[in-house]
Amino acid sequence: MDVFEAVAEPSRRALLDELAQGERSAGELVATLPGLSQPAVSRHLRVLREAGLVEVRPDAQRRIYALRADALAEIDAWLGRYRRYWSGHLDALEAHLARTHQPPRSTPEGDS
Amino acid sequence: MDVFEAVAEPSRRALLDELAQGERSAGELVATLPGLSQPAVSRHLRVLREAGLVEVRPDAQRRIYALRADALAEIDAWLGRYRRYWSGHLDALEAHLARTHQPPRSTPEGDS
DNA sequence: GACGAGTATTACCATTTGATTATATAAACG
DNA sequence: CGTTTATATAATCAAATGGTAATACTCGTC
Repeated sequence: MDVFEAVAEPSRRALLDELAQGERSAGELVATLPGLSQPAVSRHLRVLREAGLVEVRPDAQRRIYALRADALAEIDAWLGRYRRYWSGHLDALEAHLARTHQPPRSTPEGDS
Repeated sequence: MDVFEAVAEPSRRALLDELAQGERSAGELVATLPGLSQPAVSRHLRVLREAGLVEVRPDAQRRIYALRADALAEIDAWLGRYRRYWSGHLDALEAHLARTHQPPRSTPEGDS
């Protein structure tokens, strides 16, 4: 499952949000997700792991999970292509780069 | 369907990528998605519409679709909480935007 | 080595998703 | 009007997803 799909799930975003505050054991993460069973959290963690969004470190029987936020850079990079459309406060540099990357288009309608 | 799920689908991202280059009629969008039938594209467009990511304008029998990238700001806002973890290797524009949207390390707490 | 704590995996089920074919709707055009 | 063009919707289906309960695995402790 790719990073986009991994992050699309609200419970998984909640897990990432928790891990953004620091490392957590699997059990602690279960405690922070009310209404989700331990196996459910374990499966979500597996998805996040396979997407490269978290990494695990064993600590006796515990599994300590840590965020690997750089995997989110893929989403950020994709978003970057759209960012100029909504950041109203474009300064000169941004506007220049935006124009450089994407010259205005004249939309040739009427074919076919 | 929320914006995260809407964007999680590769075909829908392809549609947005196409619309980022300018307005397109539904038929033109079908042509850019090889291997996807017209109804399939129409349904994806509906999802994008309901997520607020595109808007439609009628032109005779045609439906002209346009990007509404500001709906992506929700994803950007969420990403912002993580951006400080990898912002070391951003290029100039991205780094600038990251700083503009989210001053690193000095954010007043208050996230949900 | 048996036991308990902590976590992952399996088996299974309900729901959702994405695709397809066929059909409906709507507008231009003869 | 009837037809063609352009797009949306309905009906249906296979596959994927997310959840639970039960079970297996792993490690420290006794």
